[in-house]
Amino acid sequence: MLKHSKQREAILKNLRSRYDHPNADMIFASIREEIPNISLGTVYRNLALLTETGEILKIGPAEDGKERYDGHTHPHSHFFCEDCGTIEDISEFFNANHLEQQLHIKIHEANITLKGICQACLQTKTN
Amino acid sequence: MLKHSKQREAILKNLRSRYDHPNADMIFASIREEIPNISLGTVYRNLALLTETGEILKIGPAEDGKERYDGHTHPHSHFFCEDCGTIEDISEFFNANHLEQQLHIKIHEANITLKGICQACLQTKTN
DNA sequence: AATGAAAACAGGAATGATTCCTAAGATCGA
DNA sequence: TCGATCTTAGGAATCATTCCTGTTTTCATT
Repeated sequence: MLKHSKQREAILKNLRSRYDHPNADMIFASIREEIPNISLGTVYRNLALLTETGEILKIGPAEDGKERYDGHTHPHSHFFCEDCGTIEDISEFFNANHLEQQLHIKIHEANITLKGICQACLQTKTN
Repeated sequence: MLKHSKQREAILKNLRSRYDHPNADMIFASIREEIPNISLGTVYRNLALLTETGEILKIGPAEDGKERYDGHTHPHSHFFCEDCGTIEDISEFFNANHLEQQLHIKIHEANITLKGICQACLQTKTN
C-alpha cells in the first residue's frame, strides 16, 4: 500500500510545474528550498516510484549521462541539444525537414527508439 | 595523429563481425581470448576513439544502464526488448503497426530521439 | 637499422550517479 | 490510541566509466 508523504507530493508538484526536464540533483536542489532536510536518496526513491505508477516519465540519460525526468506524460518526443544540453518537447508529427524549419533547429541525428517485447520472449510467454 | 594499434584493430574487427550490440565488458571478454592481457581501460578508450571517428556507433544505454556499441554504421534504428534486454536492428521504414506484424514483436513505446543544435545555440554561433 | 617524440598500453586508483542499509519518524485502518 | 507498514534521513556501498602513471609501441626522420 502506498502511503502519502509530503516529500513525494513535493517532488510531483515540482515536476508538474516545470518544463526543463531536470535530473535528480536539480529536483533535489529545488525541493530543498521547501523541505531543507530532504535527502537525495528520498528523491531517487520517489522518482522511481512515480515513474512506476506512470505519474512522471524518465527520459533517457542526456549527454552528461544523467537521467532526466518529465512531469508531463502526454505523448510527445524530445529534442536533445548536443551543445548546451537542453531538452525540448516535440509535439509535432515527425518530419525532419519540416521540424528544422518550424523550430529553427539543426537536426544531426534522428533515432527511433522502440521498446517492447521481442519475438523470442513473446513465444516463451505463450508456453 | 592516430597510430595503429593491434588492440584497436581487434576491437573494430570484433564489432564488425557481430550483431548483438555488446557492452564494453562483453567486448573486453571477447578480445581477451586473442589478447589475454588487454586492459578494460584500453577497451573503453578505443571505443570512444572509434565512436569519435565514426567507425562504430554508441547506442544509448540499455535497461541495465550500460552503453552498447554497434559496428555497423549504415542508417538504422534499434529495438530494445524490455524483457530479455536484446537489441535488434530495425531497417524498415517506421510504422508501428506494420512493424509489429512484420517482426512479430509487441511495441509498448516508440520514441523519436532527435539530436542537433537548438535555436539558442545556433544564434550564439552566428554572433 | 637507430633515434626520439607522440600515441598507446596495462594496471590500478578515482569518480560520481545511483542504489542500498538501518534506525527513527510518519501514516492510517481498526 | 495502537500497531503494522511505509517512509525518511543520512551515510555507506555499488559499479560502469574515466583518469593517472610509468612503461611500451609506433613511425617519420635520420
